[in-house]
Amino acid sequence: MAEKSTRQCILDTAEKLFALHGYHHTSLRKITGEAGVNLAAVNYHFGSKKALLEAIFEYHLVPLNRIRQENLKAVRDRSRRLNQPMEVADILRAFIEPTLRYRDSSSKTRYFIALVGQSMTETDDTVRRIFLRHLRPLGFLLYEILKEALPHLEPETLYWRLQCTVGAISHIMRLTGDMHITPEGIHPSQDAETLIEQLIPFLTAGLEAP
Amino acid sequence: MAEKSTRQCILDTAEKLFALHGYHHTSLRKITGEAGVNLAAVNYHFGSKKALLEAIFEYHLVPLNRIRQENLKAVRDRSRRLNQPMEVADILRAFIEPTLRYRDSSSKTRYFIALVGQSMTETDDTVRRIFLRHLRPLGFLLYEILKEALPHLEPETLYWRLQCTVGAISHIMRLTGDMHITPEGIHPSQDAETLIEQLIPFLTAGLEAP
DNA sequence: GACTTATTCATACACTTGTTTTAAACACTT
DNA sequence: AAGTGTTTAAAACAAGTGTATGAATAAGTC
Repeated sequence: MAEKSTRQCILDTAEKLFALHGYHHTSLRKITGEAGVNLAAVNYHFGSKKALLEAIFEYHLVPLNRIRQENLKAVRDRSRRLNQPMEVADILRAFIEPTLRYRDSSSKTRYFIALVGQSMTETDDTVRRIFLRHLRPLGFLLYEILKEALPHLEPETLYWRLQCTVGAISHIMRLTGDMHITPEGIHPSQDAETLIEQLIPFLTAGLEAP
Repeated sequence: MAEKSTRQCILDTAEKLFALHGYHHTSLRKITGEAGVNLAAVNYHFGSKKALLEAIFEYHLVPLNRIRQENLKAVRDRSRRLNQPMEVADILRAFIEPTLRYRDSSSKTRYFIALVGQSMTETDDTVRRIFLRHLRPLGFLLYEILKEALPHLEPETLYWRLQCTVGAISHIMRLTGDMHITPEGIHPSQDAETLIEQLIPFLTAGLEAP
């Protein structure tokens, strides 16, 4: 980490270690040690450990969420323009595709997406609050659009199916490369295309189930 | 916590706090404070904080896993005896039903099931290792039985669909009562019957998707 | 009763955490 | 050359952590 700025060194190392071991199990001394910078540099550049985490989320999630939101609205607008019902698979793709494509765009973003997947299920408030602040509007939009695409579903049924969907997606996002329970002889590929083509049929069928 | 033994007081309070705030964000002082026992009691009765967690898992998961395993094998045996293909919904029910029924059997078990749901996604090794030691055999059995029920699926496809299933189930198990993202006006009921009847159609359709 | 064992208690220990402070260098612009 | 923002160094801070100790008390047994 010699060429990049100190600030960027910290960001890169932090998001990697946060994703690998979680926010709370990653001390500032580990981050600054691996980044090769001084311990005080974090508080100088970011103010606090929490602010460092917020900066990481801000950096990746603002542009990514804009894309996901635009994609979702594009699906809805197109359906209204053509006066055709929305396809659940299109809605899911609008949400999932940018996420996993972004994940595959570099080794750094891969760590970040794993971090996002973890944040949803964090037991501690610090991480979850930051995460929810960024994702709540998008979650509501997804719910509204799915409600429009599946008007025959009871609100409660849609709610639980969306919860299942969120659980499945976040679980896939968490898998950074270390398979926890892999049956013998199976070495599943993890590239974005594979995951997208596996996720969407599963979730579409689940959401559209009778 | 006056009538119960000190050991049981610690167990009850610990599994509640572990489920609410996570293993690492729950200090022994918080546990013993809320349980109304002395700090040293944990190390006296269990040896260490880690051993306390192991005792909690042992206490609940050994009997619960035996039931789930018996149910799974019963579905397979019945299919072989009648020479009929297995129904995916029956397999899922054999796994999910005991879990959520156990969850609803008391306020204590509800906390424990939430704790199990968290453990799968814990960033720290301590918790995940203990969890996996108990669940790995059951996971393999579930995979083998699903492979038998869905012989036309590519092994990789089955693997990813099982991952989605695990993600969805664990996410539902994590919800103890505080809904993170609840759309306005929706107050979904969380009793075992509702959850079972919501989960199984969703997951069956996903696993059987074309 | 006395004696032994099991349990509870207050306290101290060693350690890690995030954060702050001091000082001294370095890089850069005007 | 002066000044400004950055970086490093070393040290200390208060707070919190799991664990260990030894004395005090309770429970059980002969």
